[in-house]
Amino acid sequence: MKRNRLVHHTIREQIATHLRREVLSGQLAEGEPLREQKLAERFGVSRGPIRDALLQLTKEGLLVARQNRGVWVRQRPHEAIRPLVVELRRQVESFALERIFEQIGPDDLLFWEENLEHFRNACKQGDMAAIVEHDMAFHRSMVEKVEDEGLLAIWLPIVTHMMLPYSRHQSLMESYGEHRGIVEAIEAEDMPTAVRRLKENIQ
Amino acid sequence: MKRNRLVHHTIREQIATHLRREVLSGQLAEGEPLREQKLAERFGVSRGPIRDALLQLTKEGLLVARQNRGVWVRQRPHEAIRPLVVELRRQVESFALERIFEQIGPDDLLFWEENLEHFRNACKQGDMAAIVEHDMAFHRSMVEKVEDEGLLAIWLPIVTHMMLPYSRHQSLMESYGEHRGIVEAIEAEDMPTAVRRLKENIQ
DNA sequence: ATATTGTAAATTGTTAACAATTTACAATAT
DNA sequence: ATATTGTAAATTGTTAACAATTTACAATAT
Repeated sequence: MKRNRLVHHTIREQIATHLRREVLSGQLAEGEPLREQKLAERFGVSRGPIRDALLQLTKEGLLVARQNRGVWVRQRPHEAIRPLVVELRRQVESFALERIFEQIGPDDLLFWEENLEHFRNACKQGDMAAIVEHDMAFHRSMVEKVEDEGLLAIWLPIVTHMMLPYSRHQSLMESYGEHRGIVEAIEAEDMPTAVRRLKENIQ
Repeated sequence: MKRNRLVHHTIREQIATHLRREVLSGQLAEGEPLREQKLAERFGVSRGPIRDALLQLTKEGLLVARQNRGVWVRQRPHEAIRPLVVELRRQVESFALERIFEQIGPDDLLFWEENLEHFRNACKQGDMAAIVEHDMAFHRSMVEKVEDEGLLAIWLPIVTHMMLPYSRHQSLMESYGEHRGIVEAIEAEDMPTAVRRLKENIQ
């Protein structure tokens, strides 16, 4: 079968991205089951890539699986866990930013400018799925630039945990301004300020 | 087809556990490719559960995948990352131990006693795969008891990262003694000492 | 000699059918 | 009434075949 794709992602990745958006934006409620056959019909594919995506999202800590019984949207995290996770994320991201600081080039600044623009538009339109996506993409871009392959695998479940109850977070336009402040400090080559603002943005 | 299984795990889980042992014990060298067909033949199963296991281990940060090209054992982590990861792991595990401390019961102590025994035997025989497994099982048991479903997903890539260059770690018998010291402090209901020893064990 | 193109082999990605397990619930026994 | 057993439906787990992509390398052009 010939498939005409503009974006070169596997079906698995597309499904995973789609479902991640739905969970993090609250379109899929906690405890809701995700049935393979139903998802396969909905996306018009076979169960194979659906299973792959569900396994992947389970490993990210977004879903919980029970053998032979299926997969559900995980329960809202306990509030008592949050300060720990905030602290972990601050450490990972400030470590990453300090480590990549010297290697930041025009390409990176361009990427961040575009990301800020997308973020601002998503805020304007109140598109929660897009807001979460661009917010994560901003932070992820810093972790991804660290040369160690494993840091992203460490970061992902941490930020996933924090993003789950996103709707109760700080005002979103605030977060946009905070991101802009970080990028401005980077452009001014002021690492301590950039790191301090990054830490303040994570709460 | 009727399958006669004593242990009720999926093939996927069995394959993942097997491969995890091989990577963490150093039997599979860094950079080594893992080909689906070869693994399928080796384990006598089809490629389906092999793919599942590889995807799972990739999400744990043990393997790296490139689209349409396959999966490899990830490169040794950068030394510069290690202090960060040590600190993250200390925070997660000490948080977990403090949080579960009051709920620890005879079942848990029994589990730890058995684990210590297994650990000691593995050390005696120099069985690196078993050593890593029982060491991880000891620490994992504490994180798993925390009621939040997501903490394990956060912990797993962190400890995986630390376990990768296990052969260069502290003397193994030392670690056995440290584990025993932790359990003894728990038995004496001395939380601060237990937490302090746990932190010292992670390095 | 070096770069480019074409092609078969190797490898991953996806599908559809079948197997095994779990769930829901009616039928039966206590 | 309650507990147990049996059975069909729903659901996940696994397999084998096919599709698409990448790799290796020979053939060709510069």
